[in-house]
Amino acid sequence: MEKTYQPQSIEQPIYQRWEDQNYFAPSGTGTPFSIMIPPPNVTGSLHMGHAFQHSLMDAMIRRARMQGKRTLWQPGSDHAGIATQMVVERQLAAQNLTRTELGREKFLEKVWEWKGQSGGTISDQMRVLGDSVDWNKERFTMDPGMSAAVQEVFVRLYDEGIIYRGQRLVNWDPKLHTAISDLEVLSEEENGFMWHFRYPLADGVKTAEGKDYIVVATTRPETMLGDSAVAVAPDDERYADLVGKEILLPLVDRRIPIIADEYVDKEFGTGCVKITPAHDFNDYEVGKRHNLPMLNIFTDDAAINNDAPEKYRGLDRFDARKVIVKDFEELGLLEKIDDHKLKVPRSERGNTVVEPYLTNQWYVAVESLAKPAIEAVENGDIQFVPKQWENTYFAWMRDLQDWCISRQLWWGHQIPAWYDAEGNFYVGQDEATVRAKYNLAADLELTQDEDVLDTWFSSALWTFATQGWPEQTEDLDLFGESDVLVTGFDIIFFWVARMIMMTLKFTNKVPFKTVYITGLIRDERGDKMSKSKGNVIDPLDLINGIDLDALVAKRTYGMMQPRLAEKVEKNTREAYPEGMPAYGTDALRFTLCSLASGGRDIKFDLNRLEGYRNFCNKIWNAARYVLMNTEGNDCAQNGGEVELSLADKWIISRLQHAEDAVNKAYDTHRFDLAAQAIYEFMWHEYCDWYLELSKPVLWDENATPAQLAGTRCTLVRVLEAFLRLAHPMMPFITEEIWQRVAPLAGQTGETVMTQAFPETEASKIDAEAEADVEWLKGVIEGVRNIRGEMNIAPSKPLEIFFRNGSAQDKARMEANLAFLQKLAKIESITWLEAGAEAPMSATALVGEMEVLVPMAGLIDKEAELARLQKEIDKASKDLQRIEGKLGNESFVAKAPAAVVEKEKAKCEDLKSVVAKLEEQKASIESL
RNA sequence: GGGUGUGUAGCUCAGUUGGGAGAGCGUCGCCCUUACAAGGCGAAUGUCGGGAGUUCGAACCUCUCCACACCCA
Repeated sequence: MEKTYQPQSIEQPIYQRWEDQNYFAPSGTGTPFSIMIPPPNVTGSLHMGHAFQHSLMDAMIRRARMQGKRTLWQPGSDHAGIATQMVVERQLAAQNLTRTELGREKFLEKVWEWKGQSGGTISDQMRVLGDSVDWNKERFTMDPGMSAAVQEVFVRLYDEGIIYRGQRLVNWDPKLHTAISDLEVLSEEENGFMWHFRYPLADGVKTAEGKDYIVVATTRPETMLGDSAVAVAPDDERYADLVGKEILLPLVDRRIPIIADEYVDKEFGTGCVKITPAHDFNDYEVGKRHNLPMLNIFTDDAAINNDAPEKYRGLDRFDARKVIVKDFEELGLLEKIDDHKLKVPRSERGNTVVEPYLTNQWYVAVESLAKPAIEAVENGDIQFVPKQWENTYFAWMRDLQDWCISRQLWWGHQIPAWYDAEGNFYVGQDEATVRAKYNLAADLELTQDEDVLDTWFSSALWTFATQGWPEQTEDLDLFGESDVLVTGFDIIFFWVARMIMMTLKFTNKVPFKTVYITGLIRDERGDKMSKSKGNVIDPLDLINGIDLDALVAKRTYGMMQPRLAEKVEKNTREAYPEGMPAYGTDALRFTLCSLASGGRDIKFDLNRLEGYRNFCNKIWNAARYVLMNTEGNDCAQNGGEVELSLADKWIISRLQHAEDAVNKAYDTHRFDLAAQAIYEFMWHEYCDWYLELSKPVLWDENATPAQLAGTRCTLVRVLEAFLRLAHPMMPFITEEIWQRVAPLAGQTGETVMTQAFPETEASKIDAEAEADVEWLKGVIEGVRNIRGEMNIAPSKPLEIFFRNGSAQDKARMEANLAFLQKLAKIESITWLEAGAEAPMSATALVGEMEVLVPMAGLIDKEAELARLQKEIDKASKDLQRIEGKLGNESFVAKAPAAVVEKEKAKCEDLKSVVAKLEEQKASIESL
């Protein structure tokens, strides 16, 4: 093996081998276990969030596979309607083309071309990440099979009356020319104005104050062209007399009524609200209640349309605003303008200000679907981890609006509805089916609805459509009800909820039993990663490394504002002055797993990653040591006599505890605890102690073949088991080493991937060996502590004394002389009975027994006194606290007996420690 | 305004039915000891956000306040 760990040289060849051997496909007849990948956007690339989620999914899948389950990790990607269409349109724009010039068919060809390129990027990334997905089953939401499922679902829901067509106010993106869902609209507070307009009263009516106008306030002056009423609160005495009277709407010269409606907050502004039902969601509701006309004043571009007075026609909404304000001013009807903070709804894609706009769209009536979806979570068929997300889910589901599923795009599943010339429509799988279904004349001309379905409509079918539905396939039966969904909280509404609704509706099964919600990965300062902030970390850069200039170039590429690019460059150069070194996939995956505690957000810290890269190196070198000492030697692969040392029994026992901790952690989705147990066992037990303890045996010229075989076999077998234990989180390094170690451990098999995941064997837990080694460590650490504190070189051999020990101490000393000599660099140990004279010494305590290191020529008297005093202070502080506790009558009376006993024993121990240290201090002082 | 979450060592985070405050990184000291300097050994470091309460006992339970983050209106 190479002397240092070099992930780049081992990882991809291993992945290639796995894939070639088809190890990722489901096999065997075990319990099915499946995970459906949240299909990434085919236009994008995998970011840290994906790397995180994939690390967890792959760890679970690999463990399940090793546990003998029939395992499927379903890969695929999502056609991402708006995002993809925008990308391709931008590409066309670069060639001075528009999609309308190209036509629908040609445009779609271009999109498919782009999909081919871009989709490949994602699968390559997944291979680098080591994802053990079944590539044979890769699906795309626009595949023929998926499309058939989409049509089927649409038709069935329509036939049941759950899908309907209606004219409603939707969120309209005037740039993209499509409706978008509430979830795709982001409202942020922005600085704006509140304009106060005087609306003249018609017919000479006057207000209570004698004015011939009332004042309405608005943040959107241009919409006044579409006003159809002014509303006041029903209990507002100021305007009670005016209700039922009329306003003469300026600029348009239309008479509109003054109405009373609960919606109006009389404390806010003047208490008079202009009502524009066709351009505001609240006003829309008011309009419906009062049967007001819905006056649309915009075109699809959000310019003023031809129903408005001629002067304003064709003006963009923001230009119209300026003109209208000016006109009010000129008419003397502008009361005042206040600064005002308001929430501005912007499209998630493209950032355009979204317009509430009256259009015909297709809707899913969600009520009947939501009910069972809520119940599935209530009764525990689906469980969220962490559990509090269930509340988020319930809150949203219980206040669910009908889902607008049509989009005015070209890229997506075209809606299976056909119109005749009179605007009647017919829904069915295809035109022929429609004609038959509705008995339409052969010569009746039909045209298909031009719109497509919301991308989430098809991703909602992901778990069952990928398994062959509507056919009743074996895969559907085995894997359709998947085990875990791993995803971010941000798409609980978009996807998780809709998937639950659709899957229950069409398969009567839940799509997944557990929803594991991950936290967000943030940058080193805790900021969200985003392209515009330029703080995105590409997981592949962490794996392969990237130099500073390339990183800066990548982060500033395509930035529209030079100022922003400058800032990004500065921050990047500050944060990563050396660029990023190559850490390898295993280190990245292990880091992400170790950070996955309870779904909280993660500030991504490169130091943590470096630490786990070092851990990989540690494993690598431990394996080198093991191989150096076992290859070509008898490791009892073929049986034969074996004698286990104390250390052997100890590490085997500790391995059982580690396996237990890891399994428990996986079962409770605590990947951080699993990672911690793996790390702790490997580094601090196997490497720090066991490998060191193996040396005195292996280097002992007098060791018997059985002893040698015992230690060699323990070295390789514990390592082999560890590799299986760690494999799901760090697949590559474990496979690489396993290939060499397995034969020595008597294991056969082609890959660690399909070996059994370790389970604790109770019979291998050896409490006695653990206690013995604890004692041994106590002595060694005592001596090391004295060396460290007193600056005695580790290379300096020591002659030490044990005093006041028990028979057990003596037995342990005799049994472990070789270990003590090697690990504490001790030349000789002299056993002294209690009270016997010893040379002036530094003292360490192991239970009652004193470990004495003679000071002559090595230790300064004052230094040892100071060291003793420090120990005494520490022990006395503890003692004081415990004595206080035990002196408290109500503690002794009320606390559980076991707790009291424990405290008493601790108290005795500490007393003895303090006494012994004081004694030692006195004897040194007296000299 | 309603809701959720977070606040523990310099930094990033654990802390599982309330019972001795932990890890990694960083820091300091010593060491190239035949697996590993991406290492070994040793050490230092905390009013557990503030306050009040329940309890024999609170990082943990209750209340309240503060700060930050996110979601919804």
